[in-house]
Amino acid sequence: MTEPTGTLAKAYVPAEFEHEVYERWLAADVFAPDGAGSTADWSLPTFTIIQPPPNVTGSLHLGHAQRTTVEDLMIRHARMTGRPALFLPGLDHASIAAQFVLDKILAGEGESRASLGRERYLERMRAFVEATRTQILSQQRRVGGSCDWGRLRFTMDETSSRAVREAFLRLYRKGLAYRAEALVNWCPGCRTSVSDLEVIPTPETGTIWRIRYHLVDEATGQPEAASVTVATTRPETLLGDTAVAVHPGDRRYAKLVGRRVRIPFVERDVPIIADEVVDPAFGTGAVKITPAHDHDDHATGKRHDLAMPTVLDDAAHVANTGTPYDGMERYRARSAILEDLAGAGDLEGEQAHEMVIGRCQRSSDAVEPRLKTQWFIRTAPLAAAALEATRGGRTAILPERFEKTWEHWMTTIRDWNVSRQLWWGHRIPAWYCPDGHATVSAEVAGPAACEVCGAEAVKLTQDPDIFDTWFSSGLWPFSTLGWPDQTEDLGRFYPGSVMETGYDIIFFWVARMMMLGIELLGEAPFHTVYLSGLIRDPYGQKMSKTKGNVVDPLGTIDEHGADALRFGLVHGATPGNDQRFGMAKVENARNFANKLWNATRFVLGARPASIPADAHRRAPDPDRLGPAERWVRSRAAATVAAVDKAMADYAFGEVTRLLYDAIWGEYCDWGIELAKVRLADATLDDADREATWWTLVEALDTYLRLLHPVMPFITERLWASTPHAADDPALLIVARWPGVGERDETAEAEVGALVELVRAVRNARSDARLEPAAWLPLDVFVEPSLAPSLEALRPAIERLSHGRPLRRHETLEALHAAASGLAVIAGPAEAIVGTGVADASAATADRARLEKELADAERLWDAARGRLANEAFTARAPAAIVDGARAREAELAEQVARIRERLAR
RNA sequence: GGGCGAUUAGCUCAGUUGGUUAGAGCGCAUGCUUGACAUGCAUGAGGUCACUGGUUCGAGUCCAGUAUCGCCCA
Repeated sequence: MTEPTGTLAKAYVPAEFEHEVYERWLAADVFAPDGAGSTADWSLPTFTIIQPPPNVTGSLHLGHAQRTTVEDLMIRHARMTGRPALFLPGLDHASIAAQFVLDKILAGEGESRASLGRERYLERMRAFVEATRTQILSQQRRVGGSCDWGRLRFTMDETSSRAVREAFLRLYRKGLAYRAEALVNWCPGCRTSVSDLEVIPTPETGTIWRIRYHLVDEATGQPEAASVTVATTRPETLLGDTAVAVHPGDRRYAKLVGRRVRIPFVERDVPIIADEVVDPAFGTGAVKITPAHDHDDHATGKRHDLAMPTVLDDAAHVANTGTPYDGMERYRARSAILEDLAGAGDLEGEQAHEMVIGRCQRSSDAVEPRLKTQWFIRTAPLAAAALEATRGGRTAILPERFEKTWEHWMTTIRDWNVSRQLWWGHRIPAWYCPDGHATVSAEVAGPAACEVCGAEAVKLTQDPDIFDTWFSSGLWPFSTLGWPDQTEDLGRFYPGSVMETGYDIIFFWVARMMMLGIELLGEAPFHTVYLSGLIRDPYGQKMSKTKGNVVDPLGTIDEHGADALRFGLVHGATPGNDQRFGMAKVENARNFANKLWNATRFVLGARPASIPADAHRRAPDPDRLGPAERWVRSRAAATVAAVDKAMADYAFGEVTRLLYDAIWGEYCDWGIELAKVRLADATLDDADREATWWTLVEALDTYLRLLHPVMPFITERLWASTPHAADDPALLIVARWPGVGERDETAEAEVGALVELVRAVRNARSDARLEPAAWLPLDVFVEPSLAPSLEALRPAIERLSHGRPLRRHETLEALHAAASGLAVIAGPAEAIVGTGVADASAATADRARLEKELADAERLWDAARGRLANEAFTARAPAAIVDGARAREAELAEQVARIRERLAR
């Protein structure tokens, strides 16, 4: 299936082939582990990533692009190793976020949730979501996600909905789901309860007001002139006060404990109680207690068995107080009450106060604690099991430091309020009879009768609430695979392998999946949690549309290609660490892609005439390998091993760095450059030339495979043009990951030394400001062991150092006697660049360079000698380290001697 | 208040069980139409690894503390 070389354009233009490559993958059906084009070996363990589904209402941002890239590269790697790899994509209905977005749109049309009604509102939502989902899915394709689109799931699918009902029923039967009246976080803007995590503590400057509550004469029941002054930041809730509290040790109030005070306006007499929670230093040391509207007061109210009247309604308007304030919005009521207190002479004063207000993550409204009857999940036993899984190492969290955060959160977790007073989501499958008994059922139609009193179905009404979105998310790792049915997929792909997500939603996602997965299936849903960092702009700011600093992934892909974006996103990232991201990184990655593109063009164009264009790739003839070829093969082998290790460590940034250095710094800069002359040498044996070319092809093939998970498009495109082995599949995406080849230490050392010689010659020429294009004679001496390699690479070294003729001398003395010019000292090699007799400026520059080299070498030599002079070092350090230090010292000593000797002449 | 992270070249960042001379990209300087690539090639300058102590034969790396910035939790 090799395509003609000529089809590779001169420059890398990703827009010209990325789409086509993706279509080819789709047509070949290679994404699904059981697809027609899959080469998976089902005797190997499966590898599964269930994608954390993006919100259906959003659009793709760089964070999504990064996540998709990381997930996709793990999947592609696993797929190439032959494992059946499932990358299951999905979309999340995101109840509250979606409603928030739609409500805004509706407001613009003069409509609202209320004006449409539940059914029409939901219809409208489905239409809206249909449009956005298409957009999100196409964006993931542009990034190159090799998702199994046939298994795409949506959290509002019937399969998910069934899982939700069944899960809830099971939890209910085990007593892990219960209905109770409790103080919940209520957002008056969204008109729903929200979870603890969706309440954002916001520091603000508020006010403490001091209000007089008059004591009640115990005999007459009439208020006295005497009063207690309470301090409060929320005067409007006094309508719901049922006590005044002081600290038991506060002597100022000791005599008053047990007396009663009259609450203004509602004219209610309430006790003065003593409780440890009161901070005597706060305000006056006496506080009002409003058990239905404050978390601390609620706890106090329970301890003292106080009444808990609710005085605010769902919109946070005053209600049911029988006062003129009924119907007033909370802040208006506050002003009115303060005014009236002042009028009565009972407002003693006020002062500014720094406080923390809980605000709704969505609407930013101040969250109102309210007493509501709702459904809760008992988290204590679930969290304990989840903790056991991470502590026992069955599920690892990467980077490890997040285990601490996880532990802390899981050990302090409170029961989970899952009722939401929204419409877009899974309806809670609980039905109530006229007597208020609850019956939970997994049947869509509901139960046949009340399971407590037997009231018949027609008399039952379903709970109007829906579930918190994260409830269905918690089931995602297995609802997507068909649970509660024991499907084949569930058996093959649960538990999954890696859960990849941002560290900012470890609690939302991971915690819920772990708890529900272990409870319902008896096994944690993944063995590894990989936490990515956040993407920030080049100045470290969070990207946001309002700041206008977002980088649009699609625009970036249009301009530089998906591969450049992917490489850039992975290159600079360390797990769990935020990353500043700018175009410079993408441009660098694109340049790298262009380099690879052109290297491939060179290799394909250099095919010896003796090899047919459609020949199958084969290993080079081992008998025809020169030092350069052996070096190329050994370096490729080294890279495979290093990449394997980095992949196993989830060090994907390291993977990209290894490949960048190996492909650009080794393969292109030296592998290809050394091969050029030999390939062009018409006097050479065909067999020698062929071995050189097959070496380049073989290494290129290896590098394309290694790079494929990160840069899938360009590697697939280039691979299509390179010769394939007889048993290779048609597409790189399903080709096999390279095995680790053998290292050739000798070739690495010898070619390494010659490379250093060439570098040193170039350095000397550059420092002496010699004409780069000029061919100057090069006299060299190398240690005898290097001589054969030097001879083998003589034409290449001549060309790379611009040294011609190149004359090799058997001894240093012979070298010094034979030539004069720039002195080049490079470890086991030494050379003289012939500058001609009268080049005085070159001679001066050369002397300056040598003096600097001498100073450097002497400094290092001193350090090396100092180290060895330390007896503690030679006695206690490992022998290998000491030997290395000795060798180093000897080397430096010789270098110093040679430079000195050279300067002396 | 508790916890976590960051601090390495002008900028953005690597540095994986402590071990020769701390690396890369961008930027900068100098010079190159080198028959794959100017999205390039060659050469170079640039670092007291935030600070203070400690452990060790040896510390960017381990420990304690300090400072600055950031995040999470209460």
